[in-house]
Amino acid sequence: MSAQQTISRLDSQVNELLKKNSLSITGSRKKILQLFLEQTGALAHGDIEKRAGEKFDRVTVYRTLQTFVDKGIIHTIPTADNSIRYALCKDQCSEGHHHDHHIHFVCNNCSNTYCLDDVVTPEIKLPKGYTAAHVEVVVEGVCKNCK
Amino acid sequence: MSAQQTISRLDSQVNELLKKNSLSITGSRKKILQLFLEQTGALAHGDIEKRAGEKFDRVTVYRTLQTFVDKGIIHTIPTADNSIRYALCKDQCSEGHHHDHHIHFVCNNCSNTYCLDDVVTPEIKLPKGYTAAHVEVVVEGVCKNCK
DNA sequence: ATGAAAAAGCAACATTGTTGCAAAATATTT
DNA sequence: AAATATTTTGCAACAATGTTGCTTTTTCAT
Repeated sequence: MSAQQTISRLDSQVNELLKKNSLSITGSRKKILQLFLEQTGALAHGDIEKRAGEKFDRVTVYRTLQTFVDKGIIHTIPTADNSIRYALCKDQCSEGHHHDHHIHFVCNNCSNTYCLDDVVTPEIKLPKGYTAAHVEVVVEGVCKNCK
Repeated sequence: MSAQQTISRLDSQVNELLKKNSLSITGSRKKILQLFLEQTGALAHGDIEKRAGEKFDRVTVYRTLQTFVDKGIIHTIPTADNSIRYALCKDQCSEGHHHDHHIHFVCNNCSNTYCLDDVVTPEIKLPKGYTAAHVEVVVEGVCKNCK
């Protein structure tokens, strides 16, 4: 498969994803969505600004990420360093409602963040009086590529 | 017990904690440590600035929090809203090394963050190639006081 | 009490995130 | 295909958050 074909395949994948979520197809949305699709790990706002190649206004990036989160295209990953990361949702997420039950992994070496889609979040037994709506698990350690 | 006695008790508790960690006893350290001791939940940087009553420079608050984290007096709690929260460590933490294996709970109603010290983080079975160093669990839902 | 060391405060700056509005691009209708 | 309505973008200005170097003040040990 030629590079040209790869590009056009990605391009139509992006277009479909946007259409499916009733979003108009614009340069910034396509570019940002492509970044996520090309990428194994999660991306922070800053990463996106850098990789988009100074082509888009910061405000646009903020708004685009927010739109994607709202539509259930990407989800946030909590961190302890004040830089929210975003990653693509698997296709079961819908507008206003995320269904991500996988855990996240942050590598101490390469500092990439991965969604481990095959590892589901465990049941947590809470003390009396507490009700769980959502469980987030972030494991920190050394990833596959850095071991 | 009079209010006066309560205050002096808290005061000496704070002093001891600082001494134990070989930190010099200063106004800002005492005040910030007191805030944590008086408080059930976790505090974000912003909370501390507000509650300290505009008495301390922002830089001092940043540096004090960093010092406390380094010494193992407080630990950070990851969030998905770009505002790291801090909470007191139970006494088993030492300089440069935190041993917190409890989970954290964020209330969707009052938005307080609690350390549930009695709920330990579960074992997570990772895919081949990944090594865990630390596991963070944040449960979001409705807390005891808001149910 | 004195001097050395540590911390606080200040100023200046860098980065990150937000809001309102005008211009541009996209989608829709005819 | 062109005109219009709608949505999105970019810009500007601003607010909030975080950082660094340096001077003054406070704390601690002698």
